[in-house]
Amino acid sequence: MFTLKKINPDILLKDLNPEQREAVLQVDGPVLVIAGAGSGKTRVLTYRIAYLIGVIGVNPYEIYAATFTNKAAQEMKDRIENLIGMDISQMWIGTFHSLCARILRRHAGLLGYSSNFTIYDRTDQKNLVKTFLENNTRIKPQKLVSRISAYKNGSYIPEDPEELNLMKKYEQIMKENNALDFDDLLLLTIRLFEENPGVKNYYAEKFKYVHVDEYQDTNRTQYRLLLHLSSVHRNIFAVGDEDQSIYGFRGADIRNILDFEKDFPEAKIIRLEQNYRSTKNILKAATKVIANNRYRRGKTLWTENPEGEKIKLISTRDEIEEAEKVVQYIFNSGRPYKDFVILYRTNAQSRSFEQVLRNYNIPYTIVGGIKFYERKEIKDILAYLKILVNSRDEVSLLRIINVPPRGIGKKTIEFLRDFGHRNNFNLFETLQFAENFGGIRANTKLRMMEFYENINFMREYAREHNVYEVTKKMLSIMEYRSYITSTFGENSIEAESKLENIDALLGSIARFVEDVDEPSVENYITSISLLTDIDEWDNKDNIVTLMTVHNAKGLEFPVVFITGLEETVFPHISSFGNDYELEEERRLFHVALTRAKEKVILTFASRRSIRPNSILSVSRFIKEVPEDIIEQDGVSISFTQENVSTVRYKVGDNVYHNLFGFGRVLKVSDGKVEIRFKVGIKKIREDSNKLRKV
DNA sequence: TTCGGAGGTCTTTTT
DNA sequence: GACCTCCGAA
Repeated sequence: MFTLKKINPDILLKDLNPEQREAVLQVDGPVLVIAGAGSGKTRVLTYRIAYLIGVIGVNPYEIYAATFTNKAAQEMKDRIENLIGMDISQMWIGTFHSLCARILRRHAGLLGYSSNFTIYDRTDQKNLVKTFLENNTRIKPQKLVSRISAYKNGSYIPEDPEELNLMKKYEQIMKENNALDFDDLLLLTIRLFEENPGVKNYYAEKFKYVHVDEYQDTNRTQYRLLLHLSSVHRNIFAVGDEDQSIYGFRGADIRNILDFEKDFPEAKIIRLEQNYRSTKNILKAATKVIANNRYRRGKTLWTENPEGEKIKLISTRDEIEEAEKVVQYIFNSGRPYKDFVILYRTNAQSRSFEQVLRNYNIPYTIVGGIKFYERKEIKDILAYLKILVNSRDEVSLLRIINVPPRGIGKKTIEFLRDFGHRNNFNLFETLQFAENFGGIRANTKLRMMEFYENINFMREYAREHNVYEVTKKMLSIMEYRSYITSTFGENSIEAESKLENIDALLGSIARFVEDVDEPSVENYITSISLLTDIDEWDNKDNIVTLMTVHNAKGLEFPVVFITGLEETVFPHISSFGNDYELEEERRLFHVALTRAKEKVILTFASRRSIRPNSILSVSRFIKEVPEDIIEQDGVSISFTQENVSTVRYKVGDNVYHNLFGFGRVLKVSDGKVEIRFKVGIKKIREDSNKLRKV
């Protein structure tokens, strides 16, 4: 039971400026804190919760705080415990998705799911869709999955009847698989609340104080969830900054900030405008840039920090030179590696930096991108674990039913599914009848039976053992390691790295077992399904960090490189012609700038291999930084260049193709070029990155 | 029927 | 470089 131990409020309040203090002390009723970058919003949130628990005496169990990542949740929790010197493990803090998963596990039955449901990520969704899209050429899996998601978060309404049918089919299979996607977690929680007022009231009663961090990036569904959660006590505390809203593509909606005052007319609005993070020059750049946005209310950030160095601008020929200059800068700086972050707009841009960092032997880490948990071997092992928890999870089953190869190929699987459909068994259950199947090779049948029995054995085993023991046993029963060595070669680099990954996975599972009260397979699977990119980032080591600007939200670094500042890259080409999206790109650039404490280095490359036939022009965002605080390095950039120029092919041009070598253009028509090579005549996309003029 | 290799296409951001 | 499809070998 929670024991009250009051602490002296002055201990907390002395660390805060007047506005921050006002926000902390405003404990009753709705509060909206508009907090500019670096103005101490996390501090306000942390101190407020510490104040509620330590001074007012609120039970941690009655508090919910929505954070943007699990890592942020953990850090906030630690800081609060340090401030007030008591255990607050009973407090509910985490992402919306973790909150919903937790609630849904308790009440899944009310919605017709069972509580061991599996959470599908984008790849799982895509795999599921593929099982019924088959040869549909009109609608591609990726497209359908993103449409489904857009539909669920309210940013898309399907009109095409075929698409609508496919969506229904998706929902039906998801339910059969006892699986939920990320959007379902939120939507079903809302449905749970709306269909079961008793359940909703339970949580609305329980959470006397509701907090939201990064409020500008909540979507409509999350907003509705907040309304439900705070419907009894109406103590809702939201912290956000419209200039840092960068998740519009995921349904984040500025209306949430505007409607807040409508839904809570008694709301207290507090603005935090003093920046504690950056130098005057950095802040000046950020302020000038964001002033070009029209869809904003506007605020004036100021700082007492020193003026600092100018913003450095490095211009280069191509991405290799860009990476080299960046890495040389780090190498010659004399600063610890951990002071640096290299930011980029798209994950693909990390490659050149990685290469050069390796050449220089500089340790680095990449956040996101090709994620650890998305590597094939890791996904395979996790699929094995998921099947133990929820054998109806067909996506996971299909992933491993023939890995390592057991002779269960396409035809056999078709047979199994057909049999299952006719007799009302799910795919896993059909395996037990393998013996009686006609027209299937005896050896295949035998291996199907063996597979079925092994999985059943492991399910029993998992009742008595923790995830670590289960995973080890599973690897040995399935002979997964020898499968790796035999397919990739005993001592190949590939096999070695895969085996290393498996060991790394085992290591992290072992840590999970140590940290958690109930280290079951089920709990492990849930926890990793909800991990965010940043959660996996370890910022303790002295190494350089690389990540997308999106992932850098909420973080700060002494030195920040913002790379790839060209039109079509940053701002990204997809935002052209859409004011709203262009402004989001600008907010993204603004977020990037305001991550820096001491120094910002902008880089520009006039050529990039993704657009091999274009000379890229300088990003408009560079031109929006006042010239008097920029210091140029390399070829100086004329600030009046035109837009992208695409090289067009004409008949008779001599070209070079990476695979086919030299050739001559025969014909150009609708985006394709017909070329005669030594190997014959080929049709190539005009913007193929393997093709260039010579 | 399964499996592996070859060649072609595509890549914005993420819980 | 990841993923898809197509094709030929076992």
